[in-house]
Amino acid sequence: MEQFLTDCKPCTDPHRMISEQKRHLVERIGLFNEHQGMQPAAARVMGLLLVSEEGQLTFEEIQQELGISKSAVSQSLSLLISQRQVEYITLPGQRKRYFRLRADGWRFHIEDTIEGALEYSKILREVLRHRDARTPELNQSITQLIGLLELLHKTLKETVKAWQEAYPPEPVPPAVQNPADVW
Amino acid sequence: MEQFLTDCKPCTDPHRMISEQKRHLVERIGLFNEHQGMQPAAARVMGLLLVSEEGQLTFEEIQQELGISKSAVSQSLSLLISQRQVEYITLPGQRKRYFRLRADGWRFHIEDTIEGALEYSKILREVLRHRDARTPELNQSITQLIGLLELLHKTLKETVKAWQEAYPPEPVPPAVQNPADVW
DNA sequence: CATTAGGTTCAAAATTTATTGAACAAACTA
DNA sequence: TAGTTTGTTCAATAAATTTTGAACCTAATG
Repeated sequence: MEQFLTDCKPCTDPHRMISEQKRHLVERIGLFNEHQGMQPAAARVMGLLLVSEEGQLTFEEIQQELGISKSAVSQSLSLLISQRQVEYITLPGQRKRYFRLRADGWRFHIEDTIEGALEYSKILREVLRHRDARTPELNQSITQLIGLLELLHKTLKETVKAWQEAYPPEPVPPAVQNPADVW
Repeated sequence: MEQFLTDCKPCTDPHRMISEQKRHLVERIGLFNEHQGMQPAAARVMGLLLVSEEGQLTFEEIQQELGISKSAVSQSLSLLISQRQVEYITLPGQRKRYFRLRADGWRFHIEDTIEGALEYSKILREVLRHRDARTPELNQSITQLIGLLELLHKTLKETVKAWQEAYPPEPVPPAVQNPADVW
């Protein structure tokens, strides 16, 4: 944690292609994602995909740009793909994959967060069933919190749905296709 | 991680007062909070305060119920107090503190989450300034995400504000007062 | 004023999580 | 088919986080 890229000052390493500024931005995004609970390496991969000129990078480019091991890249990408934050495309006749952000990745993340709120409200309902009447203030504030969580859940779902309808997912990926996907 | 309380089966320890069922509920709340990024011990303290009959517990009661060290309790409580999730009261003439949940604690937590969304939208604006026009699809989906994040921020703030006005904070804590607070 | 109650602090130990490197594998390529 | 590219897997290591225990502190109490 705390730094991956900041130490490579004037970018003497010929394999690191992005600018000083961008590397700091990757780091900042990495830190932010880390604070949201993402693993450090995966957090930087997200940042890198976001700032890279091309918007899509190969496994090797990611590895060299971040200066981390092959297995760290592999595991980070697996995680991000399982979270539906990242996808990959292949060029016809090439085995190599180009990894990129999913345009709709954040929607899933937000939806998971929303479901978390609802799950907590369920736990709180269970708590209420176990509480007795001797602490009416606490019981009432738990009841109110359940109400807020359910309201937030409903509001968020509606907001995301409206946004999703305003910006429907593009039916066709640009220029290249998804490979037959064994995952 | 993974268990504090589940091993103490039929509650043979005379210092552990709450029921089997409640101890499992504490554990469940603990796990949930842990997955949200809270430290394990603090996560259980939250759970314990939520299910305990009295709604307020002493330092010693927390320690004995969770079976953890004094310093773990102290550090957990400090953390939770700094996060405004927990507060304490004292009885006149007694040094001992009674710790309890803040009725408005979750509001702060939710507000912090909401501000996180806004912060990420700011980072994304910075990302856009560093991107060139060669990847219009990616640039557009970032722009759309910024829009969603800002919309969510606004919507959530309004929702929480409405809820807060519907349930204004109680002006007077029940029965006892806060001590002169050196924090 | 010596002792106890009710904690806090912090370095060391234990635990958890993240990263690496070595071994392996599948698909191309010569 | 031998070698290379493009990865994956997993046990070992490194790093970060959590918990503990010992020492310490301060307010009450005898």
